Parts: sequence; C-alpha cells; structure tokens
Amino acid sequence: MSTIKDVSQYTGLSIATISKYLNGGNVLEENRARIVAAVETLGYKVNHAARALKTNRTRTVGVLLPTLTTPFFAEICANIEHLLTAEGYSMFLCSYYEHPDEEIAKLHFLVEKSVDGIIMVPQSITADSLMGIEQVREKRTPVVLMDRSVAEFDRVLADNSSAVHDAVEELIINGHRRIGIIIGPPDITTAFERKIGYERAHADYSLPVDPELIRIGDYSIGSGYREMNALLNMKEPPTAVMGTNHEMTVGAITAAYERKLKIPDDISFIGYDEVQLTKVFNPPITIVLQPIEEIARHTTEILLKRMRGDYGAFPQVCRLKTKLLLHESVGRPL
Amino acid sequence: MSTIKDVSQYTGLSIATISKYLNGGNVLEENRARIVAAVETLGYKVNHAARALKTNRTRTVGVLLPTLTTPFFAEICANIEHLLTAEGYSMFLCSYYEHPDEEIAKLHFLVEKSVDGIIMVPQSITADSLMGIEQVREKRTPVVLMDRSVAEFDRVLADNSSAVHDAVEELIINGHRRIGIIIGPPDITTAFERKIGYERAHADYSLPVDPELIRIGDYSIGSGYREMNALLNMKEPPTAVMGTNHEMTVGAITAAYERKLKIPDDISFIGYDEVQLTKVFNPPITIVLQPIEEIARHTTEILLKRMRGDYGAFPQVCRLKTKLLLHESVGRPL
DNA sequence: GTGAAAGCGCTAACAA
DNA sequence: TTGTTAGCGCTTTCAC
Repeated sequence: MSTIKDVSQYTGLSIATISKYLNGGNVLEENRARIVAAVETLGYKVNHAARALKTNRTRTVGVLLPTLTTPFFAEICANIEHLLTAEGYSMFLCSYYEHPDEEIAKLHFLVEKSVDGIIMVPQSITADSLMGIEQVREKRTPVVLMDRSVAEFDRVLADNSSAVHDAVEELIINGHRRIGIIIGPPDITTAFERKIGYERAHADYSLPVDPELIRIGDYSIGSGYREMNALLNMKEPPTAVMGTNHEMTVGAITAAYERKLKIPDDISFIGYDEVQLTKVFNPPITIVLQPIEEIARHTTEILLKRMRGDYGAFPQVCRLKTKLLLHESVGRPL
Repeated sequence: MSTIKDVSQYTGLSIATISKYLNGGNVLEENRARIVAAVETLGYKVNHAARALKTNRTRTVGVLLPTLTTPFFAEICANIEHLLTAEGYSMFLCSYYEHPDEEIAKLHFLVEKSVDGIIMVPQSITADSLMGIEQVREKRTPVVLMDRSVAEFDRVLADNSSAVHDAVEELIINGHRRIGIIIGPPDITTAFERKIGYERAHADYSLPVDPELIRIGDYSIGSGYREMNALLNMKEPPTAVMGTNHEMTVGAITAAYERKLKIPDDISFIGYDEVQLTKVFNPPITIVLQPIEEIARHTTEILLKRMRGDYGAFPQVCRLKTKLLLHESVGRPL
C-alpha cells in the first residue's frame, strides 16, 4: 500500500501539499495534475485509520435496531445505508434482539468503536441511560432516535395516533362497534400512541371502549396469533380487528385462517406495515402504511446536520404522516 | 477522553506496560490491580483508530448483500452480526441493490475502508473482478462468498439442486406430470443449480421436460407474479408450480389468488424460504427451507479462520442441506 | 501556494 | 516483568 509519502516523493511535492490537495485545498494546476497522475499510478488510497487518529472522525455511523428481520426495520435500514453511502459514510449495523441489556451494551459498543453518530430505534432505554454515556451527553456522538421516542433527543416518528385513529374510524364508518385491536407493549411509545388513537376514534363517535378488546402483544407473530385467538374466543367477539405491526398482523391473520374464517365476510381486518401484505393475503387487506423512505431520510438528514456540529433546533421532533391503504378486508358487521 | 498515557501517569507504570496488559500480556498482580483501577476511574477506552494504524487491523468485517430487504438475506445477516459481535468484530453492512456496478463499487468501498474481511453474496461479479482487487488477490482481505458461487473462492452454499429435486419429486409422486417452475436468472448460480434439480427429478422418473414450463424470473415479487400468470395462461397449464425464492413465491401465489384459484384444489404449489410463509398463506404451503443459521455460522467461521491467517484447505466449499417442509399446498392433479 | 515539523494514541521491538 | 523508543500515515499549524 502506498502512502501519502510515496505520492510526495513521486511528485517531488511535500506531503503537506498532497494532504492539502486530498482534502480539497487549492494547489497549482500543474501540481494538481502531477498529484492525480501519481495517485493513479501508485494506486494510492488514504489510510482511514491514520486520518481518524488525527481528526477524531471516522466517517462511520452506527445503526442500532431491535431486530434486523422485521421488514419495517430492514427497509428503513436499506434506505439509510443508501443515503449514508452517498455521503461517504459507512454503516455499522447492530441489533439488540429486543433485549434491554443488549440494547445498552450495543450502544456502548458503537460509541466505543468511535462512530461519528448513531441512529437507533430505542426500546427499553431511558434518557438517563443515554445521558449516562459521556460521548452522548457531551454531544460528541450525536444520537438520533427513530420510530420510538425518548424525551430530550432528536427523533423521527410516525404519527401513530392518527394512523390508528383513521383506521379505526374506517371500521366505525363501516358499522363496526366491537373493534378488537392488538397493540404492542405499552412501554414502547409507538404502542402507547396507537392505543391513544384507538381510544380517540371511539371518543369521536361517542362509542364506549371495552378494555377487553384491547389486547397486548409484543410485536411478534406469535403474540398476534395468540391475541387474535383470545379475541375470537370471547363470548362476544369483535366484528373487526386491527393489528398494529407487520408481525402481529401476520399472526392474527394466520389465526383467522386456521378457524376457516373468511375476511371480510366473517370478520373485518386492518393490518399494518408492508405493502406486500395487501396483496399476498387472500383477499388483499387494508393496511396502515408507514412512510419508510421519509423516516429514513429525515433521520439521516438530522444526523448529518448534528455531525456537522449544527445543533440548531435541538431536540428536533419530526412527525410523519402514515397512509391508510384501502383494500378488501373491511366489510360491514354481520 | 483519556489515553494510555493518562493510565500510565496515574499508575506510575510505563505506557508499554499498560499496552501489554491491555493486549493480554503478563503483568505483576499488583500492577494489574493498579491498571484496572486506573482504567476504571479514568474511564479509559482504547482508541481503535490508533490501534488500527499501528496493527493494520480494524476488527471490522464488511458484509455485502444484493438487498437487505429479502428476508432470507436479512436473517442471515442477523445471524452473522450476532456471531461477529461475540468475537469483538463490528459489521459494515452494504447492499448493492442488485446493480452490477454497485456490486463492484461497494466491494471497493469496503476494501478501502480497511475491513479485515468480507462476506458477500455475489451476483454479477467474476473471479477476475475479485482478483482485480489487490487486497483480495494477495489475501490481505479474505473474502468468503455466501449463497452463490464464484470459482476459486471460499464459499458456503445450499444444496440447491437437491432442494428442488426433492420438491419436484414430491410433486411427481403426487401424480403431477406438468410441473411449472419459476427460477431466477440462470447466470445466478443458485438459479442454475435449481434448474438442474428440476431436470434431474424429471430424468429420475423418465418424464419429459417441457421447456415452456421453466419460467425465468429475477427473484422479485413482480417477476413471480408475471411468470405465474404466464404459466396459467398456457393452453395446457401446469397442474403444479414451484417458486424458487421467497419473493417469487409471494408473487406467484398472489397471481393464483387473483384468479380465485384454490390451492391445492385447483393447482398445487411449493414455495421457497421463510417459515412464515408456510402458515400465513391460506392454506399453509409446502416449502423448501434453507439452513439460514448454518449458512451464517459456517461463513463466519471460515472468515474468522482466514482472518487469523489460516489458509488451510483453500478454497473451501461448504454445501448445506435444505429441508422440505410438507404442508397443505400439494394435492393430486385434477 | 508550499514545506518543515509536531503529534494524534497506540504497538512492538529491544534493552534493562 | 518493565521501560525506552521508533514510527504507523495522516492533518495542521506556522513560516516562507
């Protein structure tokens, strides 16, 4: 591997000049040409470790997710990778598998690896834990949160409450009065907000909320399956059900299929996330679609801004609208 | 941030001793205790850039995939991340979005970022292109291929031919004689091998192969949908169809649903990848299940071995068995 | 616009 | 076992 020194010798210029050129400084046109030629023939590549040692910046971003295998996160991640690469950043990807201990451990791991910034989807972590990390507290490693909320941090979120509100409203308009919903753990902010949306829709139409119809899952397929069965086993089961993420939607529909229930003839259903779902199921189902590309873009942009040292409008909270994609899974109650 | 020098001053020991201890060398028990205490109170963390500059090793691995959003790759990736983190490596994740240009560009990107090793799922890249990279040619950056094959490189592959052979055999045993198959682009080795499996099953039972029944998709949902429709539009359509990856399976089934075809009453179907599929579809479908966890494990182990400098048994080819998960999507032809 | 020189934090001889 | 020292490749003052 050739170094800046080799380029210096080859061109007869000092390493300072080479470095200057490499970092976008002004050099005589004649020298520029010589440097370019030297870099080409020597196959010179900058040594990022040396640069990082000197500048304290690694041009690396850490992305920390609960799981990689959730399509919602995987798609966001793909978008972020694309945006970051375009800016010359590489992406350390970590997953904490929904374990609170791993969540904090991986966060420390990323900070210790000297990433320039972190994008994370928090789960159990508190503002205190985050602030407990020196690099974070002193804003030397900016952290932008995604999808879920922790106070006092930059964050990009979907409008979860309205998303569910509008979906439930759609069911109400179609005549449903007993609407089941499978939400995530209430300590996860998305789940909490979605529950609010459910209640708000009921309030709008002066309908009572039966707490039995609000089932708590854990965002896994299995929990969607289990809670759907619990709903269907009620003495007075709901005429419509809503799943509030991709996995629980899949689980819930599987449960309905197993009982040979026809959607929407026997029961209406609204799902969440991933366009694929709308068509793959038989029949296609109505779903809440989150603005994945926008979430990724805003998050990345805020992080890039913070990494530039621009701490204007801190903490920045960005709320993005969802869409209700109407298909054939909502009918009128029996 | 405190440095090794601070620890040195705090303990009264030389930085060489601190460094030695930090790298697992022997130190007097008394000194060890002092170092530990100093590290604790000063909150010392090694500077990875400095270490990398000195050692030429970054303890970073690059993982390069065609897409992040394919569940098959996402799950493999999650497994790899877990294994790598356990070894203290962090994972740069890149996707080339199935573009040949991006594939080679991202590969260079990773090499240039000085990763210690690379795991990649190749698509269009040739052995020559790979060997064109100095770091790779001189085995300074080991590359282990996954899922797809390029000669003369370490690689971990599924037994694609047997996987499809056994699935098609299952259909033949059930009385099917006109079996459609939607394969990927034949220049991708998995697709080529799966096609061989299809032909081999036919040969085993002395059945003719109708080339019209072998449809070529591109591993996308849309192509599965399109090719399934092409099959169903034939004057003499197949009585059974097989999809050869997750996406095309989803597309094909969507097409069948749209025509109100009942599986397996109207047509039999065997899918590929992802257990979820077996249950989510109505009815659950028989699928080929690839050994995701094993693929990740073997790949990671080979890479770790190479990064240790152990080039024994090169190039290593690891073939892993798939499973045929029987469900309710295969019946007898009409 | 260019160059000399210092030093980022660490590892690895080598000497003691 | 411990310490001294050189130097990894780069950026960045500060003279010129």
